[in-house]
Amino acid sequence: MTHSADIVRTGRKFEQVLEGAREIFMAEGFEGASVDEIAKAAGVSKATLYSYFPDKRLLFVEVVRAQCDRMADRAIELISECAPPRQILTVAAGHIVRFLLSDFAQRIFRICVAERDRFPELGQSFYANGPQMGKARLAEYLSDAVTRGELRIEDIELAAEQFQELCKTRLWLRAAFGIQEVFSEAEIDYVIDNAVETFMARYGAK
Amino acid sequence: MTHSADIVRTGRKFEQVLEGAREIFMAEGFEGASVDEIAKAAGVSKATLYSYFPDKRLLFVEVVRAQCDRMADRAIELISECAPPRQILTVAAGHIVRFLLSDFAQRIFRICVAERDRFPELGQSFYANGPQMGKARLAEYLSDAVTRGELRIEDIELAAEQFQELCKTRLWLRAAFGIQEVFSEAEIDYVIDNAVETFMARYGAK
DNA sequence: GCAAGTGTAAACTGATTGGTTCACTTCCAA
DNA sequence: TTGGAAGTGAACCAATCAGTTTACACTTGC
Repeated sequence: MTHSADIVRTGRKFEQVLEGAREIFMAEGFEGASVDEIAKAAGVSKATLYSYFPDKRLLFVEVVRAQCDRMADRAIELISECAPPRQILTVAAGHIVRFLLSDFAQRIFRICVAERDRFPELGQSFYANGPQMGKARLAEYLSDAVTRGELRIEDIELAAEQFQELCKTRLWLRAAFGIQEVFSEAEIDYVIDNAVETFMARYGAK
Repeated sequence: MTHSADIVRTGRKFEQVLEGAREIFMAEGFEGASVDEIAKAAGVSKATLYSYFPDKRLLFVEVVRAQCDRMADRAIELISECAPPRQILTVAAGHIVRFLLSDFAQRIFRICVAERDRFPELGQSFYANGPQMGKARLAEYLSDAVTRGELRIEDIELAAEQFQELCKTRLWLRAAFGIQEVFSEAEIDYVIDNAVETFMARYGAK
């Protein structure tokens, strides 16, 4: 584990440094961010920064790790009520889409992809805390729904992943490339409804 | 248009330069590639390189533009035979998946995303020559199949995009993050079959 | 009041990079 | 044969950046 080793967490300015680094790294990526810039944004001298973190790399890893933790907290509460699947899936899709299109997720995704070779562990961390966790929650619900006889699914994991993919339709790729920045509620709802419709066509109990 | 303006296309070494740049940029990205490195890879002096291209930026744009053009050539031939939709879709999905997972597509994708702010036009070019073109071809086939009564689709464009997304399930994201490098035929076929199955469940003529 | 711990500002090092210049060579066509 | 275009390689410049060091200031507790 690289975590927390070599990192001094005592001292008043620790959080400040982390916060400044978060801001700059998220805006500029790893290479794009200079340490001077980070120190300035954090309202801290470079020497202080280096008294907490041994180097830029470790600071970066720490920032992304913290962001991923945050992400885990925001994880969607799948209301496990016994509402009809269509309704529950629609709500879930709303959460998924809004997360995928969030500034936060988009930025982290870009950084993970851009820095893939330099920091292979970033992608894994993001994947585990983001898509994979979402899939797990979804699979949990689907599993319940199947035992309740509301759905008919052979491979639950795959179904969950297909649903996630369906939620990206027409939206995610355009956002990732910066082709489209804002999406109207109507656009989003249309995609969501169709995702649910297609999913139910395959997996809905007859 | 920035294209071709300020670029001298005469001279024996022009192609060499472009080829070297392609190699290095594709492997290292924009920032990651140094001009010296490119000149070396091209077997050309830095002065020569700069006699062709006014600066690194333009060289980069030229390289990626050429790559995107190439992509259009590889575009999938959708056999418009009147084979049953399931069969045609399975073949199409095979092409889509294999392209998405190719080293080529993965690299270009990464560069487009990473360099999104510096070169916004790259993403658009990639999107237009890749996903969008694929969608168009697919939509064309779907449209025919609908008139033939083999499928029932209201929004053909959306259906095509959903199919593309279904093809990514379980594979693409893992490849993009570098979590998984190689995928077995069995894995791929499984995903493809399920993509077709889900698609047909929604859009197959009853 | 003083010493230790924490922080600051700024200068500095060493390395890299994009881009330029220049003296020199190679090669081909008129 | 010769003149000019194309190419070479190495030195060079200015800028940027990670990381270090030094000399100084502030607080806090004893």
